[in-house]
Amino acid sequence: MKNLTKRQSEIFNFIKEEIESNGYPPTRSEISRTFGFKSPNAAEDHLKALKKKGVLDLAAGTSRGITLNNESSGIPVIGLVSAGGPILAEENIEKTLPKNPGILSHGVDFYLKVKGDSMIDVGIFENDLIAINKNLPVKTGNIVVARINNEVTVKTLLKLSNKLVILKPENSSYEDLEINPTKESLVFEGTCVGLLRDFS
Amino acid sequence: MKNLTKRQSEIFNFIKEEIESNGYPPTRSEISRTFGFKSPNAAEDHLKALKKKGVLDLAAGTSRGITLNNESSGIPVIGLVSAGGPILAEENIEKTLPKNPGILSHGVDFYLKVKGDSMIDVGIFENDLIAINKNLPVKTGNIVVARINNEVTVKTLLKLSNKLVILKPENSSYEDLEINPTKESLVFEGTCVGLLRDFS
DNA sequence: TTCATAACTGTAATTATATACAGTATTTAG
DNA sequence: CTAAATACTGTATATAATTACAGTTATGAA
Repeated sequence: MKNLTKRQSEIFNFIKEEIESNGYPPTRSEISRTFGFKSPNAAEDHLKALKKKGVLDLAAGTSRGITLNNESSGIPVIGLVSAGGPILAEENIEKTLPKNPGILSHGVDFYLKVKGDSMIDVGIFENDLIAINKNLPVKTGNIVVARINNEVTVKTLLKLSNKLVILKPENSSYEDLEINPTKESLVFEGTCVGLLRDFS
Repeated sequence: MKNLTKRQSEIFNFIKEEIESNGYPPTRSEISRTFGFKSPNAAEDHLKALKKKGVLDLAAGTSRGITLNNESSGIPVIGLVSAGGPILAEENIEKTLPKNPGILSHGVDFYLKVKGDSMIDVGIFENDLIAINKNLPVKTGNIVVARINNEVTVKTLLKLSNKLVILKPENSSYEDLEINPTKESLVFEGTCVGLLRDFS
């Protein structure tokens, strides 16, 4: 989506809220009434601008024929991460799951399908989906998704300093990873905010 | 209020699908066109009947003013189960979580907050929420919610016969429960279809 | 300076839509 | 058996809604 102006965002959000609360989009008149426009054409102009910017679609000759585009592209499930590219690269996306607002206390940017048994002591098993937020501040004690020398791994972050990062597998048969971030490439891809397991 | 006729269900589902795919409800004419009615009043009559039955609301004088009455008031989270009453009794409901269709392969009737460590070997930890479907056939090998002599427990069902039911805790320091259902009261409250853990 | 975009006012026409009224035929519950 | 509910046809109309055209004012970029 292109950059919406402040006013356009207001209009867009109003439409979104109306759909949320009523179950159907507003008319030009309703938009105008809400924003104090004296002409329904003001709303028409805004809708055209929003359509031009691609955030919604308008069905010609159709009352309330507003379809939001932005809304529901789902949350990607990342399976095996191929080396090199970004974790959310399309080739890594196994499928998408619907958004589930309100179930977890933090937002979820993607799910990562767990490989291996390095976290079984905290109840994270192979093929579980862990919910990742990629914008939370990386904090010791949290379970993080780290990329070390282009390999993605899930561990508990034990220590975080300029010269030493310690990542702890939650499985007594594995040893802690000690990384010197000045010598090895280390990127934090996100923090684990939840776990999802499907018994099918 | 829920006994819709076959035709009414068809109409209702069509409206639901239209909202899903277009983002706004259909008009009387669109409904009539879809079902081959020769008068928009046929649709009007149906809408009135559906309103009367409480499954939707109509905004007078409003185009596409159909609001579906989401029966999705949320999925209850069951904390401690008090002895005696049914598991879904109000006093057991700790809170409710929004429905999350499409995330788990089976429907979820309620979440049960896990107490104790009897299932840690399969990665079910204290305070995890396990998603329970109470209508799936009870099958050996599945993790089930059972009520034995009025006490609710979560275990793997190992054996199920008239004279002997074996419930296995997934923790090597616990022993299997062997129940004779002719002598002890045993009710299966549901089957575990998923697990939810929130790292907050 | 000039042109495009944004953000409106004001008017008006066409058409999309809701919805009442008057019927008919069939099915269902008391 | 009868009244009510279901499931429509057919007609009609007020009004809800889209949307074009013609302007105004302000702003920022070329």
